[in-house]
Amino acid sequence: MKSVQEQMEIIRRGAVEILVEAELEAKLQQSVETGKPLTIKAGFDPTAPDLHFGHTVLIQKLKQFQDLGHRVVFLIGDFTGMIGDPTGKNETRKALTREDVLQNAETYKEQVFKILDPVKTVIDFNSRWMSKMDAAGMIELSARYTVARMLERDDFHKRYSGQQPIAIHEFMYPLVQGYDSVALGADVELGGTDQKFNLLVGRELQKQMGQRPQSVLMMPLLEGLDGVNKMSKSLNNYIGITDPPKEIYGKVMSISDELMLRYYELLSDVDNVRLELIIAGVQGVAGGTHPMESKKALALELTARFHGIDAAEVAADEFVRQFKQKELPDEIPIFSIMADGPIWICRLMVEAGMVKSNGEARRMIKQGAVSLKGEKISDTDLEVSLEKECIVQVGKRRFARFVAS
RNA sequence: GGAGGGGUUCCCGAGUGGCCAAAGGGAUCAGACUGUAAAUCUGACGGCGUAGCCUUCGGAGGUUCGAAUCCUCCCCCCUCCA
Repeated sequence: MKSVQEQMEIIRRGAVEILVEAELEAKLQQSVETGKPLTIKAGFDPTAPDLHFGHTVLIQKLKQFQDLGHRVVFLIGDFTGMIGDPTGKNETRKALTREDVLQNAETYKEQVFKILDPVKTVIDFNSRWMSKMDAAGMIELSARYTVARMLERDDFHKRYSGQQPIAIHEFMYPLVQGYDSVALGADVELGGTDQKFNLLVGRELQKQMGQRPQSVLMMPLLEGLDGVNKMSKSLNNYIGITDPPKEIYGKVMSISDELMLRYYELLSDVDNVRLELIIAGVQGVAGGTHPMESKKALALELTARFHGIDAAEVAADEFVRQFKQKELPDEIPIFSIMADGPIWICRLMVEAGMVKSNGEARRMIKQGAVSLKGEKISDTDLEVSLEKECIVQVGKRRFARFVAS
């Protein structure tokens, strides 16, 4: 087992805040001395998981704890899911059936076990203890926290002072999440920065029920491909963990150097020593790793994580051929065109969906972005005869192969 | 219920009767440069087989030779007061 200092160094990487660091160190110290691992908890929504890299930041941190020899509990909040975390969006969340929950749990496992060790990970459901709690238990639990403190939570506070309704049951969400920590005897709970309040309720409840309060570790929201906004589906700046290998590899290669460092910090298994070399490389310090090599390594690592090393290497080769040596990629979409004579080049491009309109096609040609059979073209009125197949390229990454039919 | 301010092309945002397919910025795309990036520079950015025509400025009508701009009604958003 690693020393407390070594462990802390790994744990601190990428974390926004740790409450309270000294406490956590003491726990680690004890763990080192007794050889008893700490229990690390992280809660997840039971709604249909369609994870992108942003979600894996937390899972990656769990992985680090796991590698350090601690006990990771992946808690699916199927009971809390019935409440719905009060976001103030006044959307009533529909209750999930037992089947839904189990099926989502399966999908979680499938995706999450690409990172976590399936053998070492404990998957639990908070309905296991919550569904057994009776009304008296609920009342007892709610007696542990005051309305005033509840209203400290930012969104509750805003809604209250803004005269927006807050249903009583919404107060149960933080309480139940906190109680989960009691039920699990959690030593550490991980969460996003937006979870701070809920995580702290866990500490409070544990303290009141005679447990040593959990340490709380908050991870940041991952920036999306644009490097500015948080990664999200709706902004279309995400890398999905079910994206095909080429896609993942290409997307990682397209990020800026700065963002690359962030992704290294939060997503990669690369250790802190190598990370320093990579940072040095980006800063242009002698002896650092060349940024391009670093980026390739990251793209390979992350692609391999979800598709295996073989598929990742194929994606890497393809990438080099297409962009560095400017060769054609292996797979080019093929379009068969009914043709009884020459066809206008712009029409071909539109047909293949390479451009949105004839006008755009003309523009691309004028800008020298279009090549036909490897030759740049400049004539917007060009007629192409499809006697043999011909390949059209627009810009760097749009290809189409046309065949007469 | 009362008073006021708005809705413009993907987004923000200028535009108060012709010079408006509509400034400027962002995003995007392309070209150059490079390390595949970033930054920078250049260009494009409603549609049409395109020096002309067609469709767009919340919606529907109207005034006018001519409307994003003026009038009428309607829809939606925001602010202040009660």
